[in-house]
Amino acid sequence: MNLEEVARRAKVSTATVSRVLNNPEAVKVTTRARVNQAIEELKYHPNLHARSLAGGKSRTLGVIVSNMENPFFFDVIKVAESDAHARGYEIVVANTDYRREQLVRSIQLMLARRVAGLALIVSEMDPSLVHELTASHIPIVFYDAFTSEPGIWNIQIDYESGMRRLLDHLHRSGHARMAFVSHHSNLSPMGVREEIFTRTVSALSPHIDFMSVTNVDGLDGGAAAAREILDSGFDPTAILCVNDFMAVGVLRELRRRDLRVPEDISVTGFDDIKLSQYCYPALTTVHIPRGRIGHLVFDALAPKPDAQPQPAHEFLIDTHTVLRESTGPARNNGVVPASGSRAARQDRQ
Amino acid sequence: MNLEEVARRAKVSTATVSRVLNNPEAVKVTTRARVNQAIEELKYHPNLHARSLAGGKSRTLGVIVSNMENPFFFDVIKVAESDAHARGYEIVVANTDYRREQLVRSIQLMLARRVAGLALIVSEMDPSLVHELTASHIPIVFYDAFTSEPGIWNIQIDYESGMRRLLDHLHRSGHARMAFVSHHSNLSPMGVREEIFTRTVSALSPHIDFMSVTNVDGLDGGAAAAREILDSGFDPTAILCVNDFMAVGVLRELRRRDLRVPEDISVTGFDDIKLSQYCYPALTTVHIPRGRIGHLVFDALAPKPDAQPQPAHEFLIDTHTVLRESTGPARNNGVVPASGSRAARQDRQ
DNA sequence: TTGAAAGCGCTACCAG
DNA sequence: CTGGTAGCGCTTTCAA
Repeated sequence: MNLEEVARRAKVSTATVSRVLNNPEAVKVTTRARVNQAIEELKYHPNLHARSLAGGKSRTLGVIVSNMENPFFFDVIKVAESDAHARGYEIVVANTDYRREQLVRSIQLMLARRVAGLALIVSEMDPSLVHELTASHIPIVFYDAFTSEPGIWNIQIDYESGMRRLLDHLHRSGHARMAFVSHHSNLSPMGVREEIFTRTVSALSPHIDFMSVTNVDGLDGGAAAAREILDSGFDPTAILCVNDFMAVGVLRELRRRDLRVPEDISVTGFDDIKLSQYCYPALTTVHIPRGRIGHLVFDALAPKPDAQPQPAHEFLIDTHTVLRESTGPARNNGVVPASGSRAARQDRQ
Repeated sequence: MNLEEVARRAKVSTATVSRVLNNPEAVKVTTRARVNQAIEELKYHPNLHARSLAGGKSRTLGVIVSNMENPFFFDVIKVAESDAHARGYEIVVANTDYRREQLVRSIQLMLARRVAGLALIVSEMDPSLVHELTASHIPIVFYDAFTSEPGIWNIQIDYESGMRRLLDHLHRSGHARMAFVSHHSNLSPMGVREEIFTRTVSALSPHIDFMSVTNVDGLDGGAAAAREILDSGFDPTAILCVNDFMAVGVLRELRRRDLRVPEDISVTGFDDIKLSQYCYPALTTVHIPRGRIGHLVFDALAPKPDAQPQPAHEFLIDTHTVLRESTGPARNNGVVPASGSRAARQDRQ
């Protein structure tokens, strides 16, 4: 089923059929009607491959993320996609599962598709892959890639200041034994975020004991990480998680052991995904404006209508802390405070 | 950057370059090396559009789902995708957000892409769209579409028996005032599942009062639905939800009102997504084998290697009930039982 | 307003 | 084992 069959049936040339598809006003009404009828009768669908081959241009944007299972990524994609649709673009998403090999495959596939732009929303980008990307001469944007390249948009969140505020808060609440939960990155020996935690907590006070564990991103990974911490004998008064998703897993494991949050142990997340309000107890976390990031991603990839001065290529996104129910004052060395001492706090809807 | 440039640089014909790309063994080692080097130096990426145009075949499968935000769908896609990759296929996913208009767009886009097969994992399929699909002559599989067509694979879960078991269980626990929470489908006046609930509960006993409310699929929708039920004055002893995702939202709203689950009110989900074990309290739900469905989806779309007898085109998937912490005996007409009466139950990991 | 025809980049077949 | 070449289905001049 192709243009030619439609053309034959409508008794016009293929050029005319093409016109009614791409620029209907350029065709006489009666002719157009005849063509549209033929299209309808034949249930014709234009071949996208032929179209982009011939046209030499693509209205497809590529987005590569680390873990579609983590709602954080979907939230970003969702708004980027809605922007895209509004401007006549399609979005194709690939998932790497934090695997470098899969990242390489995905990048190649996207380039093979001749996407009009490519977003890499992956934790930690391998510098060796960057050259491949710049050579493609299409708009590229990184989020969270911890690497910056000339000519490539780079969106990062200010993880460090977010972490510092969280740590300050906990420290002021008397916490002096903290554990950090992060996930594998497979791209660097110590995750950038783990490193930030370590550095920030060290700078805060020499009297804070800390440890960190790593597991797979996800609910199960969070629970496993909590298990590891608790079984290690470290006995923290607070557990900080690299993201909300893992924190929910941590919460579950603590509950399983009848540890109360926050009376026995405080827990924090990061991201402020919707789930952080729906878990129990609701998570104290750091808000990352995912909608804004989604818009930024689209803006970076879509060619600007008016050639206005290109905005800066580097963005450092601010965050803010959201206090909910999962944090409270540190218990006194093993002496569990009465539950009345739990700080009353509004759980913001 | 195209085949020709590579060919020129490697001093071979385009045919040879094409061979090293698709059938390397057919090319002499030294020539192959020369070509590969040229590819490398030029950072050449084959044009997928040209490729599928010329080859006339596509290794891409399309999957359309209702709501990527609901983990249920991702779980299915994940295994279908892994099967696909193992067999050299790619998967492209589209999300309809339960909007019919978006469904139509997505179908058209998939057909335009000339996908080798198309899965529709959407709640309730509009019969009027089916013709468009069958006319495409590619393998099609429906999940949950509540419509069956000759020549199209159809996977359905036995929602009715799952619902009946759930209702039996609750009924035996003394529940006689139940509310059902479902989501909009936009495709039929009353959702198929809501209808099943109504029918099944009526058949079970004439002494059960029930109501049902509808809201958007998701955490917020679940909470809003719970709000509506609670504010209606109906005062149910149990709330059954169309899926786990919404049930988690219900749980949150009950907690906000200091209603205890299951002492004051029982809650059930459906699907048995991972989250149902991580929420609080862990959900009593009905297990749907998502992995099996994912495999089935891939099998339906991928051409069989050996032309073995095509298996039946209709599948009715069995489910089983998973009892966790969110259900218990019905409270006695407003008299809240002592918490000691709560049935001891194992929370299965 | 419409038609003819030259590609777009690649595959696949036929020769050599 | 390699090259030449005819399409794949569509867009886009250029003419008419």
